[in-house]
Amino acid sequence: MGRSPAARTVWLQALKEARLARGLSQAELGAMVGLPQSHISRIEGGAVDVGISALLEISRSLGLEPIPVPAPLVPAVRSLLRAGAHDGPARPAYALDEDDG
Amino acid sequence: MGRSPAARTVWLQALKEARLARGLSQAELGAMVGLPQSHISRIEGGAVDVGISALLEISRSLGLEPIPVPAPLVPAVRSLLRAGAHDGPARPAYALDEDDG
DNA sequence: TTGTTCAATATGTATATACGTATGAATATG
DNA sequence: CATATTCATACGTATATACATATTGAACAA
Repeated sequence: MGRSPAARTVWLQALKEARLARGLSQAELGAMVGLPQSHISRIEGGAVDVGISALLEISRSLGLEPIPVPAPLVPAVRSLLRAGAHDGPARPAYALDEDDG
Repeated sequence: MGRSPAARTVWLQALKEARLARGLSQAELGAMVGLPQSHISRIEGGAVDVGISALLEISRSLGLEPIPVPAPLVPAVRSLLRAGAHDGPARPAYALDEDDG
């Protein structure tokens, strides 16, 4: 398989949570991106080292854009994400100054 | 091969630029992440649909952490990156854009 | 120019594995 | 019981990856 299973676990978990948050089944998500349900299952289960193209399509279908962040800026980006991390549908980006509970 | 070559082209190009910006050869980068130079070559050339684990290791070795960003927060993250991109390479790599047409 | 050497990148080929198809297990509902 | 829904797994095939070799390009000499 791949090289470092643990390294991608976080990412895969994020995808699974995003899918569930949208109330999608593996089959529905698969249909959206043109992948069989079985493959979604293996990807989420960490059973395969998924290719970047499938990963990008799945991520974007779930409203998650993978962005390469320079290491020194990672903490800043993470706190920005935490501040805007509400799992409702489409929180506008310009409402960032609002405080969350 | 994979599904949408153009969709990942931007990302691969970002990695290549990051590598060159650090003055690394394909062989040196390969040694850092435990991949043969030949594979780095095919990855950068878009000849293969690279697996997420290799992609993560390469990205991180180059000081780039791929983070899944919710779509509504993408503009905010991008501007944050732009603002903090003073010590990085001249033309920064984080210009992931749209899919192939 | 032609030839040589070195460094970086590309390519041929064999093998491990990701991916597609079909199926199975588990759960729910009538 | 049957049928539907959701997720997991076995098997065959396509391909990502590893190893070895070839090609490219720059620099230098005759």
